[in-house]
Amino acid sequence: MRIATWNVNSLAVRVPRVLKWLEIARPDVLCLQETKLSDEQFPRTQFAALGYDAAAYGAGQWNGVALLSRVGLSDVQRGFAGEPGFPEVEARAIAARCGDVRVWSVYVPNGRTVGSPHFAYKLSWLNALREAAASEAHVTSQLAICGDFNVAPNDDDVWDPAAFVGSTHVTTEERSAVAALVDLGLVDLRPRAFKGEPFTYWDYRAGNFHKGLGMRIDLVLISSALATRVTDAYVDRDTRKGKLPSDHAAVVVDIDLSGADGASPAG
DNA sequence: ATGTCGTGGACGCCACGA
Repeated sequence: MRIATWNVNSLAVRVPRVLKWLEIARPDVLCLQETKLSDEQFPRTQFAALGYDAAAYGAGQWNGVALLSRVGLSDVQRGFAGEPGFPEVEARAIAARCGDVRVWSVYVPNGRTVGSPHFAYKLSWLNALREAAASEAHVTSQLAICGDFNVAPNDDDVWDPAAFVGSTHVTTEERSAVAALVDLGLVDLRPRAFKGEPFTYWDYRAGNFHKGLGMRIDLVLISSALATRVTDAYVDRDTRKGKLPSDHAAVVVDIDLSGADGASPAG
């Protein structure tokens, strides 16, 4: 099974790129973030033409998450119990059963600046996500939580830790909140490095992409039992190139589910 | 380091968010 996650920074603008990429990479499941589309606006027929079912959760303009799957899409859940808002709950999490894996697509609040109300919201949102994930039946066997976490888990997940002192995405509080989620029995899959860099996001400004000034903030947290079956994990940097890219690249993970517990006979 | 994009409202620019 190939699972991918991609913050597309407006799906309305990115549909042509996403369609093209689906044909090239052929993921079984694609987790999308920052669709910025209402459910009514979601271009599901264009994805259906490529064999993908879609489940979308969005209010338009900001945020918005979705799941595309060509291996089944059932038990769709929008948001989660205990999810905090700002002050209203935002469209930041959607889950579904895809094949035999419970897949979440999440867009963690940015946090803006350390100590701001948005920062407190980010931490409480991550804590609530952990609580919700802990109640998932298959947390240690068949679960993948994918998306834009807006947290770089380790110092080498940013181009220069010294440049981030005092910034969001790297604080002990944010990293601890992600670590607590991982500690439920998940693995933070580290994609293959490119020239030593594992980055998934590069600011549009200042030519950061071409200078290699990126961050690894798009994560695939996967059940430890599934992690042992991962055959490859990489950042598709081509998705960040060319005209009108998102500022995030797609992250791709391949899992060999043959013979896995709960796997369907067809694989 | 703050150079670029995206959104939408009142416009051919500005404020805001990332």
